[in-house]
Amino acid sequence: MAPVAKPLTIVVDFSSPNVAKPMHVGHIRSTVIGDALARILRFRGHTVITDNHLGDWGTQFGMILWGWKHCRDDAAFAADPTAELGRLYRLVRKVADAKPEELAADPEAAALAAKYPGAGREVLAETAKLHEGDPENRALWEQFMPVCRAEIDRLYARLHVSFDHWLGESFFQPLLAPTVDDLVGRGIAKESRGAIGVFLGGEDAPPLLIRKADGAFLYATTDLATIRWRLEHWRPDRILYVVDHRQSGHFEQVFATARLSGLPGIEGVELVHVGFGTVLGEDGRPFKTRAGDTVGLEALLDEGVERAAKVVAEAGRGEMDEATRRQVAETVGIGAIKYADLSQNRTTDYVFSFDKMLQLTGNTAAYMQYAVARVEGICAKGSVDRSALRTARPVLLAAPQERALALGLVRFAEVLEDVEGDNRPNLLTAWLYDLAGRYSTFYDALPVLKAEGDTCASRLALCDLTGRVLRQGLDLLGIGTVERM
RNA sequence: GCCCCCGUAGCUCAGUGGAUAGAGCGACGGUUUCCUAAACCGUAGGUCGCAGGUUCGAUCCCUGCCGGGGGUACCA
Repeated sequence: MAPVAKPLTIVVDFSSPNVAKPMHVGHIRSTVIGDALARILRFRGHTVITDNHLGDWGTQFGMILWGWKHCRDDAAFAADPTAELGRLYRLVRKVADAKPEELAADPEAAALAAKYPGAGREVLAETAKLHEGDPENRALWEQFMPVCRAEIDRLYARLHVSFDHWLGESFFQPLLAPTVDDLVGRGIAKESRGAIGVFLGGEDAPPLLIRKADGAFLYATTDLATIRWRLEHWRPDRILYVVDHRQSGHFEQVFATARLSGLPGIEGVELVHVGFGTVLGEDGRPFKTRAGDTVGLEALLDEGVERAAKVVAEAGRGEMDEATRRQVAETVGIGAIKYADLSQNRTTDYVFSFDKMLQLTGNTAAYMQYAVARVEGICAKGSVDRSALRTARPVLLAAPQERALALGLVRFAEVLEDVEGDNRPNLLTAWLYDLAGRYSTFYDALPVLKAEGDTCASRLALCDLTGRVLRQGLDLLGIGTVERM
């Protein structure tokens, strides 16, 4: 496939979880969509730089620091540091928010809230101290970070997602004050009610705040500093932000401010908020379990693999050894979860269904993986020399099923172009499903190995090509394939 | 109040300025002496929220309305 005529340098900013908060199903969208877009853009010939803009410097650390100082459990931290930090985060968030209905449901949080009525303010103060370089908070932060990283690294490894860079919020911390000073100095930002903001829509419209009254910096400050840094160091033509669509207003303001500030190199850069819909629960509200906690990402992956393992066992592939079965279950289980998200239109919210996400029949990754395995089966059974199939020779398209398959195959490049145009991986999943369907129809209707001479060779070539295209397409979605399943 | 998104089959969702609007699940009925039935073939089921407008043609574009969701100065 020919690469794009004019390769661009494209930064893809995705996943970006807040560390120290447990990762849940809501985090999967940015991670999976961003990874797929990065793979597709790279495959098309662009220079892609992926960056995980980790939320490692925000208010959640204020909560954990406060919790550490007021209600930590040393034994629990020693046994499972991740779990203890997660517990502190969830507990202190309730204490700091002090919402009556939440406190009513959690006696421990209620007791702490009663004991420390100023907790909300103190949490912010802890965050501010961290930002100001307080040695104690800084030391604790350095102690917490490896714990947090180990947790998310494990998930990325299972998802086969990797990044070129991990420039989190903390990395940009030294650039925040200069960014604010610069904007103020050039009259773009100004003081208002003790805070500093950029008034894009006049005095009446809410400004983009870049410094709080207490001196702490905000999300917007980091984003502006990050744009400046990326322009300087990477000179990109395009930056994609794969972030929940609820932040569209924020990005509008940030992008407008970046352009207003006339950063070197900003003119030619496309800044794109690749927004995606929220994952909802059965009740149509942002996803929560009945207990009030979201489903953990790791538990979801485990369940997906377990269900795949069950299907593998039932399929009765007697000749498959145990290690292979596990490998197949992992590839199919994880693939199902990724595909469930990727096949959704990125922009719309969707109702999360455990069963739907883990489904292995119908329009799922397993359907394509199965088609690939069937191709492999034919080639193995016929001891086919696949490279010999690829030398130029006419492919005969006598039967309608052969023609339909061939017509599907030739659209690959066009589909990838469309994906880039709209940053929508679901266009690729839809085409792959259609293609695999054409192959299934072909497979059922026409013999391959038992066909005569030229017809056999021609059909083998179709099988080989379809298998390779499906495998490539799935790979561009970050989904693996197996020889047998 | 203002801004943004959504409303398509029983459910969950695709899709398009042009032909009989699609899939999965669910329902019903078929297919395995034949290369993997995680598959294939078929049936039933939709006035594409409502009303106007633009157009030769609208489910798609525009306006209004109804319904749902989100955002809206010191969270990220």
